[in-house]
Amino acid sequence: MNNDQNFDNEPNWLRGLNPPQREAVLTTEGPVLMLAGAGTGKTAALTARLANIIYTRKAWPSEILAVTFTNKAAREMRERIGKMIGDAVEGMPWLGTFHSIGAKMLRRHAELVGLESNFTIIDTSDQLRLLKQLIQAENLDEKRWPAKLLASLIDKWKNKGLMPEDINAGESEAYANGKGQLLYQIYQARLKTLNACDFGDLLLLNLKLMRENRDILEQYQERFKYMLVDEYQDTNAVQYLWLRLLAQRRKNICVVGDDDQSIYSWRGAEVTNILRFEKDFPGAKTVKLEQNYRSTRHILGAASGLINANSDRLGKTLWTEIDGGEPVKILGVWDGPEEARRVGEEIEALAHKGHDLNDAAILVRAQFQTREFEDRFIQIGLNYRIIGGARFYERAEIRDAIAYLRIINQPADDLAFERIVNTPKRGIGGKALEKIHIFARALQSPLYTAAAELCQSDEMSGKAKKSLADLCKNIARWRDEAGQISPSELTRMVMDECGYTDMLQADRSAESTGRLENLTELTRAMEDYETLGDFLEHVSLVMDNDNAASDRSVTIMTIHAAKGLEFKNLFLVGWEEGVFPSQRAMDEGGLASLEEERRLAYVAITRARENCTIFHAANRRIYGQWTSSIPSRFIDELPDEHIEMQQSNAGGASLWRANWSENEDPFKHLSAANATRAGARGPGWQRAALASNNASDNKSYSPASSGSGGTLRDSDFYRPLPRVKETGRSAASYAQKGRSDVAIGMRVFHEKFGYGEILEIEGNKLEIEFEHGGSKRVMDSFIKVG
DNA sequence: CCGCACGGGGTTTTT
DNA sequence: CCCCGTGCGG
Repeated sequence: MNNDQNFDNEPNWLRGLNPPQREAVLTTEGPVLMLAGAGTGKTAALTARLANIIYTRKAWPSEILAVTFTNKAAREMRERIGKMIGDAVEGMPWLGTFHSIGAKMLRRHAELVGLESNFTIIDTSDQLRLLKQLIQAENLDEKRWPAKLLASLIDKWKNKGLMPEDINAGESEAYANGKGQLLYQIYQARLKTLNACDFGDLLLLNLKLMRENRDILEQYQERFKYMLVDEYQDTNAVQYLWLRLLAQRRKNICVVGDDDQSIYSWRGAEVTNILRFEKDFPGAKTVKLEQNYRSTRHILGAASGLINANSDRLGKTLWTEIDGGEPVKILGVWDGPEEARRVGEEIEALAHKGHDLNDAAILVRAQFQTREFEDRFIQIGLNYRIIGGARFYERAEIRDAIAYLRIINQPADDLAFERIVNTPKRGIGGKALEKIHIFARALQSPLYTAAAELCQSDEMSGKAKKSLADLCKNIARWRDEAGQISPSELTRMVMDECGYTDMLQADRSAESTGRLENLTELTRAMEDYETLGDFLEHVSLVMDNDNAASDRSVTIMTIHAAKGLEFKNLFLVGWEEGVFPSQRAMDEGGLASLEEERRLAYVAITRARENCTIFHAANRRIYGQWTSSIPSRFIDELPDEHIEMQQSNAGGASLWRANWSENEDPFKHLSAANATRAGARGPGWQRAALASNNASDNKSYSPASSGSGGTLRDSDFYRPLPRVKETGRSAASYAQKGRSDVAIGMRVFHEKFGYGEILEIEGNKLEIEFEHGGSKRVMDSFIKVG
């Protein structure tokens, strides 16, 4: 089939696709590298490709392997294919994340890698707990050799596809004077006895399985007539090796990715996988998707100009037919709080003009930056949601409940046993647990089995003996029940009978109600699962919580979390040297890291559809320290024709620049002398740096002096300008009617600030003296009476 | 076993 | 600055 056919009579899965997309869809045979730039309709092409294969009967849905990185991506792909091929999508068992597919295969052949098929998948906190135990058992100083370090090394090794025996002396040296390999070995052995594996094992053991069992490998090579890999630039070595093994026979592998959006090298992703694809699979066809359907010319131009500064790119030229639009705005502000204030105002202005808050986002480099916005938005009553942070399944009460379910599901799960043995308190403390441990070691059995035996003996005394016996009997009984009743019923039963519900009900603290609600929510989530095993698999692997906020709200999240998303109005904040690009990244990884930071900046800008505003502050408080900052070099790298510098109320490079344009650039000679980079014009990073250095040489330069202007030469740097008052009289919150159930002197509760007393009431705004954190003005809708 | 005081450490994050 | 894990005293 050719691309220049007439489109009248074509199958519906090709409708609306441009020529390169069609090529990506129709080139079904042989290896294909699909280079899909940001917003170029990658998912559309992917789903069409699958539909094409299925409709033309090249393969059954069950003969296609389609892997993604995140559950979200997998879900989205499943949905979109479902729309094209209908119920046939139900027959796609091999569409999923690397880890879920890995787990599925591993359970089928668990015995070949020394596990039972109901093995537990432990998460990072369990992993850490386990490693700590092992480190202690080896008599190592945990201060000198933290479990975290070991965990990250083991992860790294697993990501590279290395088993303990593959660790050479040099690598091993990285932990406890060469004990790295030994501990890795012990860890793996321990996992095996726990009938458990960690995330890394889902792939590593799979690779081992395929390598050591030719017949099984061939069986899968045969089955997967077509393979599809999303976000290929994010694959790590073990994933690469696994894919290459599976693709070896049919070689119908299509990988999709964008080298410019590779932002996960720090967790083992290797861009080289995508860069060398054509070498790995000779005869591979490369298709580039370059037409962008998302952003305006200005946004695309700014992003393209920026990414051009990187080397080692496969090279794409994105273009768009979307006309018009505004340049990317650059706004310098005095400090962090002002940044939050300005963003808040901009968003309220948008809301006033009828923009949907759900279509606006603030992207930060690091999680700590979200705080400032959260504080501000609470104050002015702007709806927001923060993506990331504590996840549902990571909350203590949820983990407790799940630990009960785990020990019911899998008796060898010592980690789960340890977690629940004294939660709620039943008088089995350190001493008793110690006894159980010793007994288990002697018996060579799991803790639970040992405990069940031990409490029959006289080794244990009165109270502990009784409650341990009760617990063990209960677990056995619950295990019997698990076969009879639904997982959610079982959970309710367990939580009631073990005393957990009582414990929370007895707890009069502010959080206990929320905890009970969370448990109810957990049982609700479980209703979709038929067996306990299914549910636990879900919990371990599909732990994302898309709490779709019902209210329209602005999203605040990291750039990493925003990958793959798009927003009409986008605010990119904290574009300062040290924050973004991150100082730590550059210290650790040098130029390579700087380039990854730049790709991150590229990802950030390309999230915007229509409006993109970049903020940078002249001063920022980091870990309690005020530091003066200079604008990010990335600002400097944006092409002039696609940006617009805006005047700020106070401070920042934009102000400096505004002053120069009035007077004349005082650093013109510098930019002329240093015009080696294209970016040496514009806001002038080097010039800004100089200005800032001058400023920091002056010891009295600090935000503390911002109110008065300090002792700086105002004309050079800072001009006291009318500052927005902290009262939060923003358009959205001003002059609204207050609620009637509050009064001065009343004790109230606020989710963020805790308890406090009302000092003053002004419309719907309350001045509250909080028990911790002093007095604040908050919207009355955010407080609870009592 | 809980509560407090102290010290250390503090990118990005999915599975 | 602020959150955590640890260690000691009640």
